[in-house]
Amino acid sequence: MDLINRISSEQSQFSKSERKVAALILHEPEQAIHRSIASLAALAEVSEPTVNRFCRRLGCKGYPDFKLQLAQSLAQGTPFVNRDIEENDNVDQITQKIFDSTLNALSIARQSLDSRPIAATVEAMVSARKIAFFGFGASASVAHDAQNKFARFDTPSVFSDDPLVQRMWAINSEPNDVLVCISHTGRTKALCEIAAIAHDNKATVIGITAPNSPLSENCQFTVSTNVPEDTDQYMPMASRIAQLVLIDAIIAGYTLQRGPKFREKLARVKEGLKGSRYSKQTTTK
Amino acid sequence: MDLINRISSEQSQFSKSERKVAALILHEPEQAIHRSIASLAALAEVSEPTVNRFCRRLGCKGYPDFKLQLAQSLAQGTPFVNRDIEENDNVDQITQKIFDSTLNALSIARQSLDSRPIAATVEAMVSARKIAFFGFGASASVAHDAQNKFARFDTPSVFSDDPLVQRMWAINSEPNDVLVCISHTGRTKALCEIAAIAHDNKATVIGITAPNSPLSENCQFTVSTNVPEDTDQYMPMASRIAQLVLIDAIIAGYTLQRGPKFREKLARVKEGLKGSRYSKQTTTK
DNA sequence: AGTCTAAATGTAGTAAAGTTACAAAAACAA
DNA sequence: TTGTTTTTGTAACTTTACTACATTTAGACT
Repeated sequence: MDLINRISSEQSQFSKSERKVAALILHEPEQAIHRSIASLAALAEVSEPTVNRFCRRLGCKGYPDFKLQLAQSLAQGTPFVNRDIEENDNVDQITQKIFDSTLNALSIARQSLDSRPIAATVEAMVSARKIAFFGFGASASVAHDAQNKFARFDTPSVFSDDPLVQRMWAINSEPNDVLVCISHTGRTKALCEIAAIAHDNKATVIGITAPNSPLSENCQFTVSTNVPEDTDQYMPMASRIAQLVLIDAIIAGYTLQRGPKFREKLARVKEGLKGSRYSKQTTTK
Repeated sequence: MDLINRISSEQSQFSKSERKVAALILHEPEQAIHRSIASLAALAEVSEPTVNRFCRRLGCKGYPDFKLQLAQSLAQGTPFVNRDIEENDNVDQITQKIFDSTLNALSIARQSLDSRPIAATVEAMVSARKIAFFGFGASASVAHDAQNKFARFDTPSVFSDDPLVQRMWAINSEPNDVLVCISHTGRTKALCEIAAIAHDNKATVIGITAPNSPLSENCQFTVSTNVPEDTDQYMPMASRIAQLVLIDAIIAGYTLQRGPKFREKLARVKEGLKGSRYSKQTTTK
């Protein structure tokens, strides 16, 4: 754990004078790192050796080492701790906290990724005849996004959040067709049914969902993001962001695997989209 | 800029002996912070004052200050630098890089947010009669996501990526109706037209888009995310993630502003959704 | 309550680290 | 080459941190 957090959590282990030092540092850590041991001791109204002992108790070699670690701890900023939103936070605080939580979740998700199913997904998609992205609720927009990206490619792809459309697609699916099922919980009944149908038809069913879930049992393989408990209790937030980034990674892998000729095509698609936009010159201030 | 980068970029300004010091530090910065000025000088085969002068040239107050800043610079880790994907990266590398770039972009976006238009958006939404989320292409899925969240609320809301549907809505819009236009570039012609129509009808038009863009000129106010140049040259990636998180923040603000009674309602909605899922007990692994 | 013991805190001296002033050496220009 | 400027190092000095020991304080036991 990082030094600042340790100071606040191990307060009980400190002696009375040491707690004075701890309080001072927690109150204004920024200034502490620019003070000498003498001036810090004076400010805390304790003696210099007390400060030194305080540092040692935290496992530092001495005061300079403590300053170094404190500086590092501070440099990490507020290290994207999952900060809960409170009743009377203002909009700025809420925004910062939501961003922090998301950054935190993404950072954790990144560390706990298993690249094998991702590689397998890229592989399956490169050789797919057609690809479908299905999901409901919040996952529908994730599926929507994924399909949107694939619309730039030459492999036919569809998105749907309509159970009947999904069912029809699943019934008509064949080997070499890829079905990507997106669900945070992996427990959405309707989606499990669709996955089962496609699976029976020997289509490649890929789950972007929770491992060991009912949905993942109907999938050839499952790509999952290990996201910490979602900030908002009422709707998925960070988890779907992680799914989106995961899909970005899959797409990047796909694009690369397809080779340089393919990227030329993409450039042409991009060029073609320009007609739908106002050109940059037109921008009047 | 951060200290390590400055050392490597300002090398030309250093004298010969100072360059020795710079080389040593760049080579193994970790060990440098644990050395005294004497031992560092010996290792670099220069005198102590040379090291001290080196520190001052970088704007530090002295050697201890330099160590502090160096430590902070290191603590930020590889601060999610925008790492470009290369031809023969494997899937794991690609995934890590995509996550890194996204984290980097989000982190920058967080720092450069202006909370005023966000607060205004929350305000407008709380008192809205109905809310629409419109966007095309990649922004369509962002709008889709936003509407999905609002579907849990009691204010009527719609999403559309159909220009005709959008136009009809805009024509029928009135004061107190909110239209959220989402576009990364702010130059999508079709969306600008819709925004203009709604604007003429005195609806509250909010842009989640680039500032000073054609779209933003038809918006009452614009919420923008300052995202660094997108990683992927062919499609927006990080930018839309930032937009999504921004929308999360707006929704969190909205939920809070509506008060505790409202959150009871949300809990009921959540409870009601359970029927669509397999319960946790059912999970036979 | 009083005394003993152990822990906590402070004092003062010492060692180490960093800084300054100045002199020597090197690089450059005329 | 010689004078000038810049760079580098030496040595004295100041500041900072640490150690050993003395004092105080708090707690335990009679």
